Amino acid sequence: MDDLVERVLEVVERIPSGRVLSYGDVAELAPAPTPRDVGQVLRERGAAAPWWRVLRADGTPAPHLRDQQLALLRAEGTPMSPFGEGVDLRRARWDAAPGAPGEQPSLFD
DNA sequence: CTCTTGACGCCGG
DNA sequence: TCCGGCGCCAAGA
Repeated sequence: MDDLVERVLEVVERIPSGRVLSYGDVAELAPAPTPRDVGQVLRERGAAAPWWRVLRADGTPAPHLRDQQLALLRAEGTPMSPFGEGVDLRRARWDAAPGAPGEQPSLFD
């Protein structure tokens, strides 16, 4: 198991239920060379991790995973964008700051 | 070594 | 807003 793979999965596994991160976010936190590499890791070794909590920078899931991913996200109460074509990143994005609880969206704003 | 492929992201028209 | 194009970088052919 490469260190990169381990670091990426580590970050993904820490995303709380109901919150999400973009591929780019994970790439910065891992750290991974580029967001593409995060996708590659999840594609090959991500089966056991909550991969559905990782999506594109605009809040939409990768096309071929769209249905499944949106269903899983909705099921755990992730703040969705009004028209349901993606996630409302402003509210659902996980603040991975060390020490910050990160749970429960503000629901106010 | 070169060329192609992506679960991506940003910018310009 | 909706594309198209380009940069990015690891892997495989």
